Amino acid sequence: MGSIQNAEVARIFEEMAELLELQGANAFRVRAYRTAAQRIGDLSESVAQIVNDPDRSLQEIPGIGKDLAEKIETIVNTHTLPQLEELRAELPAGLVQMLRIPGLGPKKVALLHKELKINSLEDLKQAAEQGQISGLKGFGKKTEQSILEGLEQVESAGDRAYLADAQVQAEAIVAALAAHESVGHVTAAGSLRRRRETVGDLDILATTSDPAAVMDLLASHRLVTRVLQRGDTKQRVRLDSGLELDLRVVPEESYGAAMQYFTGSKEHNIAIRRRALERGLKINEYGVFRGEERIAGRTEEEVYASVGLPWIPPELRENRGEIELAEQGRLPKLVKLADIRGDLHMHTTATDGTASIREMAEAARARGLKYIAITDHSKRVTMAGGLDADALRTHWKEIEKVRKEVSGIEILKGVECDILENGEMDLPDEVLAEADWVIAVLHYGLKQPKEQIDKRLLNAVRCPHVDIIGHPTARVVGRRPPVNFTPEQLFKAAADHGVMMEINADPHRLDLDDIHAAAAKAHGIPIVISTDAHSTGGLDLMQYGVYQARRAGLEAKDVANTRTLSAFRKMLRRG
DNA sequence: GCCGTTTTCGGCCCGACTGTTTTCAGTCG
Repeated sequence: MGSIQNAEVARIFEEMAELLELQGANAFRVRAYRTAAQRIGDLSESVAQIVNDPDRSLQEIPGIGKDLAEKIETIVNTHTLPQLEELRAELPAGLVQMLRIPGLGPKKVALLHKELKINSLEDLKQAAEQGQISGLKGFGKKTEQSILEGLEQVESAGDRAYLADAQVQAEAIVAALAAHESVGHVTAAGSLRRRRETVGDLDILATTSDPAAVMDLLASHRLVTRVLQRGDTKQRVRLDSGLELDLRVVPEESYGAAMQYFTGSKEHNIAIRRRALERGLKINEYGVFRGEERIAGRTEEEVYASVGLPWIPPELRENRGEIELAEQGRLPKLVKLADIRGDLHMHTTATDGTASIREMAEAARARGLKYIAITDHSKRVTMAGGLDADALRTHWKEIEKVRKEVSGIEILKGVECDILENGEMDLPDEVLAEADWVIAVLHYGLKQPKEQIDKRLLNAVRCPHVDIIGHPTARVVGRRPPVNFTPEQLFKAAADHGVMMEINADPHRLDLDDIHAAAAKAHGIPIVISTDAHSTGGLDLMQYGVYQARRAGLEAKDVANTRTLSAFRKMLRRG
């Protein structure tokens, strides 16, 4: 039996929270499970490892007390939790699905279950169509109608959007609202501002002397298909992409407090408000108050200062220790896009790219880069026309030719070499030895058991010609889970052998993720942020990799491709 | 269920909007 992943423990606790909530359990008890699920999900170290270490205690983790520590041990040892099994036996799985319908929370779902014996989305649909629901206490015709609409919505499930897609839509709407004469500030807040890899909905904040006019403007925007709610200060709309957007209107003097509030995360805000309470203050979206008196709120800096903290970058606001760092004056000086000097992962027409070596080099130079590596696929990737030893050597000769023709940018001869299913590299050592830069990657056999994945990654790290592991977990955001591997083992070996780790900037990959990248940094491993561009336009994805690095708390010094080429070369194991 | 230089008991972030209500509960973020 393999050791259990933190994500699985987190999922069990999250389900416990949902089921307890449906059962009408104490809300703070429910919150305790949610908090624990979040903390465990955020942990870079595996809980299984802590359980197995006699010198460690799970209760070191904030939000884990005696009871939850015992439950985690049970989960680690048996891969299940008796209390969860009991709850599942009492509450049909369909009830949890019903919670996804907007407007239905645990109380209403529990009532539907109790009064109408509704156990599934199908039951719910039938009951709503037959008009049984509007007869219930607390339910009316409108609720019944919105349930029917919600059912359709859930069926055509609009998942969370990729950050890059959400950002395009947010920018279009922000620009449209900013053009209104009454508008002072307008900004996107929420998970978009925190640069999470996916975004559930958009939060836009505006100051204006004429809220009604701005809401009218939003309602008429080409991307908006429907107004879902509208009050004096808040409007919720649905976009044609399926994303929903909240517009909040606040007075100018509350702008900073509102930005802080609506940027979140929820967990970060709860911690900040708790600090405020300790100081006899109250923080809400309108400002910081001592009794009736507003003492701050125009800027975010004021809000943080009121609780004795410096301004905290949005990417760090997840209550993962950033408040403690801020308190100690140890917040990282996060890496910026402008710090990036080189891009070390890209493809050309030699394999599955759409541009030539020369076009990629010139496009990179136009973006201010000083060096790039051309890293086409190795032969295992037949679909992309991967290169064998001969083809690769020919390709490298071509790179040498372009080097002489294009000035102002250095071009490294690289390769993205597959780590085969059996753990061998896809190209012979003597070929890899001729490269300037070798990225080793997993593309196939991603469902292999943990032991085999670990073996493949370790073999690659031990191969003397490998410089970096590319998109190390091979996950695709929201589509394909990460490979089952042992992060501590990989990072320790990489640190020992001088192998770097990639943050792949493709918005669908963003791999390493923030948690793993922070763990790699803790091992002292240099991180390289690369676009994996397959076209000249693909070079613009660098921003998303930088966002992910910032969420991991990385500074420019932690990111190897912020160095000059000569300084970067000195960091390579090949010297 | 967690947590604690005021506490081991009694707190736990806070407000807007909707629908169904005559003053509020539930949901959401």
